[in-house]
Amino acid sequence: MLRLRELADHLGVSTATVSRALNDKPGVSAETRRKVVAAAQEMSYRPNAAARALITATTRTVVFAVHRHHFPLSVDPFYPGIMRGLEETLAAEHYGVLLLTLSDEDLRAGPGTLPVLQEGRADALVAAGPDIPPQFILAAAGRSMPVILVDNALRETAIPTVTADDPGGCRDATRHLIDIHGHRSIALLRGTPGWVSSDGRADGYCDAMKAAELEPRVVSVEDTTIATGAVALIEVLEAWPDTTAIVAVNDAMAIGAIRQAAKLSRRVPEDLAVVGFDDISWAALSDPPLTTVRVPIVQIGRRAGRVLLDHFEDVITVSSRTTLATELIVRSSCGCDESPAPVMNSSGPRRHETDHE
Amino acid sequence: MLRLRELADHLGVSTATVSRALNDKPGVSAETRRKVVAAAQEMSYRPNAAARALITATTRTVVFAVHRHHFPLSVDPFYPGIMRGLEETLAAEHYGVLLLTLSDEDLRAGPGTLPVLQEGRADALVAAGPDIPPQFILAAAGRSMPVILVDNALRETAIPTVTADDPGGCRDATRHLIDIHGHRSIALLRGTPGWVSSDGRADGYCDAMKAAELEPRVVSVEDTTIATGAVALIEVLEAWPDTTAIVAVNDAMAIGAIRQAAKLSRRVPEDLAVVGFDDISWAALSDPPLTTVRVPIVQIGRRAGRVLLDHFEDVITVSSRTTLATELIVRSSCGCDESPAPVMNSSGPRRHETDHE
DNA sequence: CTGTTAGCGCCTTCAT
DNA sequence: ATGAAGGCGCTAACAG
Repeated sequence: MLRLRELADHLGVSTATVSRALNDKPGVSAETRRKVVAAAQEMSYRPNAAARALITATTRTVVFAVHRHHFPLSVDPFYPGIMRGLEETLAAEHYGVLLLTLSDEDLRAGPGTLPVLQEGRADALVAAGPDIPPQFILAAAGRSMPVILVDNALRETAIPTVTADDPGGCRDATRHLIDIHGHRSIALLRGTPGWVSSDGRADGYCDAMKAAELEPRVVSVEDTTIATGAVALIEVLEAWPDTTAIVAVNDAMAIGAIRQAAKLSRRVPEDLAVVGFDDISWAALSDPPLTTVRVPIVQIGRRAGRVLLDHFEDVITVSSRTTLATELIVRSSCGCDESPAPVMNSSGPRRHETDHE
Repeated sequence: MLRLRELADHLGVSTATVSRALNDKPGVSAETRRKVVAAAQEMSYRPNAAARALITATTRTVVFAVHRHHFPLSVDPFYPGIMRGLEETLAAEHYGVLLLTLSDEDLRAGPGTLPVLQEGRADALVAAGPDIPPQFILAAAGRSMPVILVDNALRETAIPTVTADDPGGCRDATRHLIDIHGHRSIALLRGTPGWVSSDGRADGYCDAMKAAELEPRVVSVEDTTIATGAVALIEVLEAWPDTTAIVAVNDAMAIGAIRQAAKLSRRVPEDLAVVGFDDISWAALSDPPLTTVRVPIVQIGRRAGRVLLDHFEDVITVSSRTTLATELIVRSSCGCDESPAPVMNSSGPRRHETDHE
């Protein structure tokens, strides 16, 4: 590998000059700077990361930490999507992203025991998901390493945050059922309280119901899966048999509810309208196609990357809590006609993947 | 952060002694070694990664490279799962995993233009997926950086490889249709040739058919999605109307075929048996539940990690091509009775996730 | 067995 | 505007 020294010798200047030129530091004539930059480009010189890290005490690396169980093995690649967005924007500035999957044991032991975080290998930590405990996050933030949260938030902290507009999205979905389809008896299917995005979605539902002067009907179950969605629907219909519409806090529960409705011989959407949340790949392919709220997964990662980049470039930020807009995707489980047949390309990239911020 | 120097001062020994003790190098008495290790543990000392990298010229970091389009946005988190397995086993040895998502442009320009690979930030490259072009891989291997392929292979190269037993899996699935269900007219739905795993699966199908002295019936389509699965089924039934069973090279195509069969009023599995490949999360939840071949996704990553670890520890390996066993998951789309009702926990970790190698 | 010394590749004062 | 020299934290030769 080409060293700075060799590049300097080649040009007949000192290493200091080359370093200054390449790092946009003052003290080099425009002429020499041009020459140096050209030569570096030409010989495809790249500074050794270790040497640079040693002296600057910055690594140009960010750790993306996620609960091990939530990384790949969920219904939809939610966190991998965020990670990809993060990598995309950071890579453009020559930053790297290190994956760190956290076991329950890691979470209990705290960040102090994790080699990657202890060896000074990263400049910042992106903690993804609501199942990283606050004490872990606070401990990490206390180690003088910038921390940023995605799909999570901590009250009464200055820790930067990037989330989707969960309340807004769920409000939109609920309103759609009320305003467009005239439903008055709408129930919410949710998991147990405590997770930020889940709570936010419930809030959005309640807001919309109250604004329309309707009584909220909420059923909480242990988990937010297809199985619990089915169970929750049964509970709803026992408690409020006249329910005509369902808002589920995620697509898995919505699909579970739809399946259960079929077993109970209730037609969707004629007898029971259902809307979900997330817009996982399978939402469009369920029967009937699921009306849901799209979460801008990749954009969450991109935005987190931008926040970090700003931070690294000393853009002073007192506090930073970004919430990204969601989008109501109207298909037919709400009672609407699905106008254009959906393109069922489920393995290629989605069309909306580009970030138009 | 605690420095080696401070630890040495604290113990009243030289830095060299501490270094030797901590790195299991000879030249330290058992007694001092014990003391040093204890103190390091006690004060939770960890060597600075940059300093160590600078002198040892190794970074304890591995790059996981994937095509950007295949990272999160496919039907199932295949590559994220591999990455997680990789991270799991490497983290145990204090190695880190850097994500690198490759755009088409990156692939064209080659590894020489990628900062992460040029700055000496990694000791090895894991290239995932068949859509990283051979020339890219060869160029990377030529840069004196160890390269290992997962879910891909290159003929006539010594590049180590970890793949699933695609031919074996598809042979098993085909045999199941022949031996258990007595089918004689079985068609294969596949994508265009060229991708290693896809080709391997097709080979397995053909082997099983020939072994049973049956005529292969193969339909190739552009892509392997739900949409193309439907199209492929139509083609099959046009060419061979008496077809009674379908083998699809992945679950998406299988599900597409099942949906198309419903539209054509063919019952699955009574009129048409269908088996898939991959065992994506939704396979168990399709209607009818899909019989398929499970690919040990996380284990592929773990094994790749092991191969690298061996390599780093100077275990000399002339060549290394690992293929991991697949498992036929019998549900009901093949005509079997699905005995126990499936647990529909689709968002939690799967039960079989543990690696029992 | 242990300590001293030098240097990995780069950035950054300090001179010039 | 440029060059020389020192040091980031660690390991690896060399002495003792």
